[in-house]
Amino acid sequence: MADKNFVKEIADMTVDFPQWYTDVVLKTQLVDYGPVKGTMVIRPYGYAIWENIQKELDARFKATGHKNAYFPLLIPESLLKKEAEHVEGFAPETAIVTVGGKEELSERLIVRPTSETIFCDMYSKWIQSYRDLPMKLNQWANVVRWEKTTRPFLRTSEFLWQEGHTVHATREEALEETLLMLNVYKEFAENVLAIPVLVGQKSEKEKFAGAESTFGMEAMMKDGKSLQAGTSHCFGDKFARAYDIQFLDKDGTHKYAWQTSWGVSTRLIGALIMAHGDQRGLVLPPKVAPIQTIVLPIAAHKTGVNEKAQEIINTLTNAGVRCEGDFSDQSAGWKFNQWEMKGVPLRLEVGPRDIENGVATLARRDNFEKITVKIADLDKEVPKLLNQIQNDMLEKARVFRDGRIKRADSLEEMKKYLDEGNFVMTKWCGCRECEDKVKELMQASSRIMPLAQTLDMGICPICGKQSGTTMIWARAY
RNA sequence: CGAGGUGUGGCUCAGUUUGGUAGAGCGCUGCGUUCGGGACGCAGAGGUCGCAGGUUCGAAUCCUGUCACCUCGACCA
Repeated sequence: MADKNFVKEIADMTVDFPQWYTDVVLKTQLVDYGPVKGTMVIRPYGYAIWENIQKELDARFKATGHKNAYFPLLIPESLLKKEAEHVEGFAPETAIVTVGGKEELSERLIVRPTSETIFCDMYSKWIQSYRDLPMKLNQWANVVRWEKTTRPFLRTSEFLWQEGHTVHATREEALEETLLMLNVYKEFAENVLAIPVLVGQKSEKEKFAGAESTFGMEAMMKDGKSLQAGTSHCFGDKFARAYDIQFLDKDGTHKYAWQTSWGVSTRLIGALIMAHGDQRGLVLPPKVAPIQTIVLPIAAHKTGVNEKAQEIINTLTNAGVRCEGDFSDQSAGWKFNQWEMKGVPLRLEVGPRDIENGVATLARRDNFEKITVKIADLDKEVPKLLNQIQNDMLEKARVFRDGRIKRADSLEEMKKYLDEGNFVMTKWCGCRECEDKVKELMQASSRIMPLAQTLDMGICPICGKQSGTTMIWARAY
């Protein structure tokens, strides 16, 4: 249960933001720590958010021609080792099964850190002809990565995600798919999560192990740090060559296939919390909020109050609103704070005074505005308000973010802006040494090269070389 | 893996310097009064003080070891 000390503890969120974050995920009962270090138990309230995310994403995947499938949890070690860069990238963080049924296994089994290898293994069997292409599959699954340090949702040893794996006949088609899914993610992040994102290509240093190119979306958190919220990779034909995925093309020759993969994880819930949360706790956008409207009877002991509250709940439920009532015997003030902490977008109060006037009082979580609405109009007004909140939250986040993207032309400027909690945009020469230098000098990393590049030339503030490439830098989670 | 820190009731912590029968607030249970921004009264339940050794007449407190967790780095969705 929440306790009233919580609000005081996070009074200054610029200072205690990471602490505020861990407090809020635990105290709002999104998650609890699991018995194995670095794992989390996702509680019903947290899981309901994930279910809403799944529903929205799945609809978008289907609309772009993808189908869901499920592949095994365990991967033979030999299979993982076929693509050299891939195994090198993931080997340090794999969990390995060595015993089954009390017998030492002849081959060790990797608990999947990602499923490229096992998808590729099957694709090499399934794909014979150009008529089999494109093959566009997605799976919802858990994966395990033995991370050194963990934080609920943002980095856990085990996490839930979706991973799409597609196979195409040409490089162009694969690249097109990579960018299509990047844009699906962007649209989803903005319209469903109300989080504006920057999309673009990752540097060589930051790209996925085994990919030809990696694209990502970056979201700004309330402390000005960046969170990689999703990635989309183009593999070229690298995995096809490693796993022998060939098809007989129209011209009668065997060709290697071209592949992509893309994924987002339960980290998105962390993004929601850190992008929208405030001193009172969570602020959830209506489209993913498990409860969109919480109905609170005021002075519930008076006759007719509970009945009216229940009547309103039924009305709203029929109007398609995810709606619940809190009929517990806590005081009204306690409930206000409790449900605000849990991030419910809209609170509906109904008390004797309201009933007398035929109205209900609504309070918005995002801006604390109070609105009086006729009970007869609730079925129309509440959905309209939820929609308004959704839009306002995106706009608010966008204004916040846009105000914190700074153009820098020198190392001093870069450091200054990063220290102040900004994203920094610079020209960048493209070399690894400059990235390493930024990391060393200001603990920041290259995030993405925006898709929409301005064509003007400028100097890389790190090494002074002329360049036309724009890079976004930030401190990152 | 490096540097710090913390382990005492469900939660947040005090008590450890100076050893002497286990404390507070919140939460929880019951009854009553309350109820439009974290209500109040009365009565209760709940802890072998992370674990294992050691010192001592006596250890939450001192010593040794060990485990777990947190924060910050390095590494990563």
